[in-house]
Amino acid sequence: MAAPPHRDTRGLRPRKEPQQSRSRDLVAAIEEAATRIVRDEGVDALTVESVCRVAGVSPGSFYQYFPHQEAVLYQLLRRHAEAVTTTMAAVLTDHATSPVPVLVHHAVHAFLDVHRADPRLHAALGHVVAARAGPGLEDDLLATSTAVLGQLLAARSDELGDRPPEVVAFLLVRGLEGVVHAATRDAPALLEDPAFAAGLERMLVAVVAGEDARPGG
Amino acid sequence: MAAPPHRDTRGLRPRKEPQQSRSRDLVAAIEEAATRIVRDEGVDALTVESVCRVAGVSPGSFYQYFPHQEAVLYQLLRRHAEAVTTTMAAVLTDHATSPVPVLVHHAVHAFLDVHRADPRLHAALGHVVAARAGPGLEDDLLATSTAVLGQLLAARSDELGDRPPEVVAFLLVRGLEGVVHAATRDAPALLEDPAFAAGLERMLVAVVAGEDARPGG
Amino acid sequence: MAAPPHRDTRGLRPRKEPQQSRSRDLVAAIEEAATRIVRDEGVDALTVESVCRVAGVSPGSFYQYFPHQEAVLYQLLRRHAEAVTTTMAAVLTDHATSPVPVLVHHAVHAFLDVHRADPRLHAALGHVVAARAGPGLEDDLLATSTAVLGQLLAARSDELGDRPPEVVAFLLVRGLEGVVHAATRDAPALLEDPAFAAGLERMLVAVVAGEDARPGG
Amino acid sequence: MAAPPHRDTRGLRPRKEPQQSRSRDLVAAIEEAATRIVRDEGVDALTVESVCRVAGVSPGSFYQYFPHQEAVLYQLLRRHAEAVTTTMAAVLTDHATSPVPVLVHHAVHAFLDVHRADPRLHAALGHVVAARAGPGLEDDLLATSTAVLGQLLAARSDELGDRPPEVVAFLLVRGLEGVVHAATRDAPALLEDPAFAAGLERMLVAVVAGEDARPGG
DNA sequence: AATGAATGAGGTTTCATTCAT
DNA sequence: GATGAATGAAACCTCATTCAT
Repeated sequence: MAAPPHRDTRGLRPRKEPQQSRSRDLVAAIEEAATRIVRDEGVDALTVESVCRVAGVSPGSFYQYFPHQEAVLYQLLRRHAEAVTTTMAAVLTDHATSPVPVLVHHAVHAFLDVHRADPRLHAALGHVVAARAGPGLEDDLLATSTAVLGQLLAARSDELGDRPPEVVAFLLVRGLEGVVHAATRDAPALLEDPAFAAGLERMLVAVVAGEDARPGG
Repeated sequence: MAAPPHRDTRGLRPRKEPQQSRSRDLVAAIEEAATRIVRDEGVDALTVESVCRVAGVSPGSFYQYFPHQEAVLYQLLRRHAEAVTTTMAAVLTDHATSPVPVLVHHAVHAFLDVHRADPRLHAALGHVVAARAGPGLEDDLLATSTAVLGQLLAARSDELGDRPPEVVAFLLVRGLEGVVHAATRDAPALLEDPAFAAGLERMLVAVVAGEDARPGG
Repeated sequence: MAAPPHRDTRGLRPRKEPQQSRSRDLVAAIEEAATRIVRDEGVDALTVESVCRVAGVSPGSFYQYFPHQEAVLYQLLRRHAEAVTTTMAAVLTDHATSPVPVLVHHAVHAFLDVHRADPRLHAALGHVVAARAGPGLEDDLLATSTAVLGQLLAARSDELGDRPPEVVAFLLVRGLEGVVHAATRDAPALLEDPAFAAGLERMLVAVVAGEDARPGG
Repeated sequence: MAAPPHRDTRGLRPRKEPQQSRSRDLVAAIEEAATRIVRDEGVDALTVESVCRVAGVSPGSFYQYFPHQEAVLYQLLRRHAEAVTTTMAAVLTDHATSPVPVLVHHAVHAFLDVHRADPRLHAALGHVVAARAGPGLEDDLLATSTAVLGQLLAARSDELGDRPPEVVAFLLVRGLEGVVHAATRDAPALLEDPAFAAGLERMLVAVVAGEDARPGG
């Protein structure tokens, strides 16, 4: 009776760093295959088998470099996260002292640019990010972004009136993310529509800088 | 519940309309069980077996009234959609002639109220809506809402300046939905926070009524 | 991406009690198949697949009645344990007041009888019992037997001189078990050899009743 | 390590005799690694991969010197067998003419000493010996010992009365082995307990020298 | 000789769905 | 109509073994 194995909990990173060019190719092939599958068929179609088939690789090889099935998805998420985070961080740095509308303008366009590159992939990944957000994922991209942005806003809290910076940050991050991912998936044409970008800017600028307007019931 | 690769859009409705009371009970029991499972254990725990066990019903019976496993989830989504749609339609009707900020104020609060009722259920369903939106069944809800709202806005296009009504509608629907679902899942406390509601109002009002603000690069 | 399932830890007993005759047959078929495989090919050949193939049953059916692979082996062990335990307990009861040699005589013959029935099966199972003995197994047959016998011996400690009852019990249980299982596997003919039985008796009687004899180094 | 269904008995020895020092180191490293793994993690943890990792050797090299995975285990068994056999042979030689109780005394203590040296390793190996005994490789040890001892006993058959020497030999070898291995695994403290050694002696002496005692039913 | 990448058969388990009763 | 037993495809993962370098 073969002993039933126990699930590996060692981590999400590749088991081994590929050392020879052959293995680098193999890992690359796997990641590319995973990317294609996620983009073309959705996350639910991302199985070890499908990845291996598309990558032309055996399951054994897969598990040489990925500790478990999820790891390949996390790899894609990490790439996505890095791309977005890097880009957005650069915008925030470059415009640290710009007026809010200018900052938002650039942030919106940068975010749209990132997603224009491969809309379907980003739509799928964005959804995964949203689905797995909350406590638990290795790096909770959205929570982290919100927290970081909250800090920045707190430093400029004179511009916020009496709005709590973390609430403002939540609205900005989730509003931007929600709308852009929705567009990416359901109406990619909007990503190219200046009216869409303009509307988004207006929407987000209002969160930070808009007049307080609370009409009665 | 893994999404099935591609499913025919016919046949999402119950196979038979239950006509006798026993059948109605059975269907009701199944839906209630599904609701509980989704709320308490998440969509991934929604299997035919779990539903049947909780509902005290046999799989055979399940398949008498639901053409396949997904149908019960779609049923929950439909209920959710109807609740939201009905509520929001009422708001739109009641405030058809109100100034935009007033309208938005009521819409936001109505939407928040709906989600406050059973946050965990709505969080789970909201996620499903987002995940399965796109060309498929349940973007019905979002796409339809967007379309309807687009029509209404077109009728009041003088208030929109040169903004395309359907873009405005998209921003409103997706912005509201994205932010509220995010809060429902990741920060339910925000649902009770007046600053959150106020921020949302400001955000959405700006989409419809805000000044045009396009700073240069 | 299908969620990787988590191993069931619910227990070792059948998941469901079979209720219809069809399922009783199925469980019986599985147990019979497992018995045959263990006897004919050894424990290592006992896989879910092999059991299902021999029993003419699908893996799905297997898992309706057994929570996991090991359960079927435990079932065989339980049967074996019950058979042995029942038999030996009866001997101990019947001869509670007999002189030690008489008691041992009957115990040895009872134990041999049990193993004569299906030597190869018992050899394989006996080995599993030995392999999994020690802390951990649901009911550690050998440890339990040793403990029970230790108690009985403690009650008759006047016959033991200064030998610790639990040491005596250990020698009896393990000596009997070790020798008989060895014979069962490696020299089944011995099971029928009166000289073997007589030697065993002498060996075990000496443990309880023999003279103390400690020659110097 | 699951037992392979059936393996050719040729080819259990290393493929090549290592002749250069590097090769000897390599083989030694593998055997040492295997020893450590068996002792510390049990036979089930002995995989080609684990051995290679611990030994700092590549699987390719492993297969240069071992025809298959099992061979390394057999090598450990062989060492164990040699150690035991050598020791016991020395005892038998040294006490060839001693009275049986003296002989047994020394044999028991020698056997216990061997197992005291590294109880966990011997427990694991002892279990393997038991499990794989029967028509196969490693009952060599037990069968051979039994045969040799049988010959010796036959030469002193006047002390045995009418007991067949080979039956007596079987009882001695298997009784000693079974009890000591059981103790090694399940109650190592007994290995140090004089009462245990004394009991064992009494038990084995009785096999050779005890009075015939056959009570009626 | 040595490496370590690659293989792929084989093991366990789940779950949507069907169908005899 | 209802039941629940049975199915079997499909998913994850391991590990002995080979082979290009």
